[in-house]
Amino acid sequence: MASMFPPLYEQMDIIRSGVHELIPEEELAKKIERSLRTNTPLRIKLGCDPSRPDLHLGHAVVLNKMRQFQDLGHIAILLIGDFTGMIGDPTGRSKTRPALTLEETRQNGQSYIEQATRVLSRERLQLVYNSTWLGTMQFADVIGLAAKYTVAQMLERDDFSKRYKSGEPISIHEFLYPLAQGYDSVALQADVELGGTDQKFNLLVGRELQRLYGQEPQCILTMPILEGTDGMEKMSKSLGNYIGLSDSPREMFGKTMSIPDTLITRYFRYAACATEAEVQQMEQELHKGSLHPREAKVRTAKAIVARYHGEHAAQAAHEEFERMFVKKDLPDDIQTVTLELENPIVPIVDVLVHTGLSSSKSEARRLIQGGGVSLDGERVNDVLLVADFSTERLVKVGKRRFLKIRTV
RNA sequence: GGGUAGGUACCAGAGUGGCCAAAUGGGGCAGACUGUAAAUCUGCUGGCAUAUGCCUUCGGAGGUUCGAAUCCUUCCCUACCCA
Repeated sequence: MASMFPPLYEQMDIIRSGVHELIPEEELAKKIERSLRTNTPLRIKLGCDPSRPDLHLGHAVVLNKMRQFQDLGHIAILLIGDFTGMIGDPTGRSKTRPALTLEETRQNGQSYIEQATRVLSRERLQLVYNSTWLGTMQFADVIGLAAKYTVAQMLERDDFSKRYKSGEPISIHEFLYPLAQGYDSVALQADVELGGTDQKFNLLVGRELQRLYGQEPQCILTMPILEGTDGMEKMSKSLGNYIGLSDSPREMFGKTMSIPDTLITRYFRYAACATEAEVQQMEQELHKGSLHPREAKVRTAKAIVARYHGEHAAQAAHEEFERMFVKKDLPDDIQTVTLELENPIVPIVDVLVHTGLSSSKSEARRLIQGGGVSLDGERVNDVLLVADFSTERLVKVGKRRFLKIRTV
């Protein structure tokens, strides 16, 4: 009987593409061989943190890899770390994250899944929650788990040793996180675990624990961490340098256009999911100078938008972008806000605050003093300006915040 | 349990009785330039107030003083060393 899976070499080629590290490759080949022989799909694990349910292109890098496994016929196991989310992980010196209730983690898990399935197929997708097994452990079990690892082993992790050396605090329970995460692999009997390169240590702990619990160790596969739109830090919502999977086409396009040149091909490869050949071609053209960086970015931005919103939306986003920023026209769908006022003649500063364009009056004044506010296309120079809003007026703050304002 | 060094705005980090809403750097915001790139330059970066004015802020609480981020008491927190 013919196998339902593609042949080994083909699978390995696909799996290897774009990965940062695959440890160990031979073991994966063996697993795949066996999977072909026994016609059994591999179990691919990916852990998610439900305390941050907003997914962005950085998460998508790993999800894309997961999707490839699905397409090869394997099972994607999306692990929602609801138990760990309940405890709250105080990484570094950041204040202990507010511990979420089980209900909240479940809710976040749901929204996580919703977004993840923009990339993942719903077929061959399995959802699991680690509270299922971690929540029922006895303290003796926890100690038993902790006994399998040493402090020295824990300090091999880069951020632990750095913090240790520089005298920053490390809570004991932070040591338990890698163990808990590793134990998830034991509970799931994972064949492969995916993660960003920053997860390498944790993934390896899983591998080691599986071995200690008498299982065949999982292979680990790490994907590069995508830099945010600032080009410096890794993409993250809290740093505000992210492109969200649920961002509108316009936002996606615009944010992509604002990335530094050095990141273009990286985004093309990992965010736009271009093929290796396409990426190389772009690199060459950029190098030769036959392709202007801006055009390369447009190509990338269109590909990204098309991936999440379709070709049509990508085209529209591009056109809109050209109109707004090249021709300096207005966007075509400016939001209108209606203020309920007895007297439509009000200080501009108040309007900025009431509409949320500014968070305080002081800030509003600063914006005006800095020349960043305009009314119906004319720069506002006077902080004390009192304007008549009895007719609809267009307020612009900075380059991209527009609002039509009228009163009742 | 003992000792030492610390806890300052988004972050790092000065300041050790009034000139401190608090140096400097980073980040952020706005402006010029541009390709919503980089680099560069300029301004701003606690809140309120139509002026030099007021209010809140330097781990928490209390106190000394005309006046405290700065001095005292006490509590909390962190690291390091010793046990």
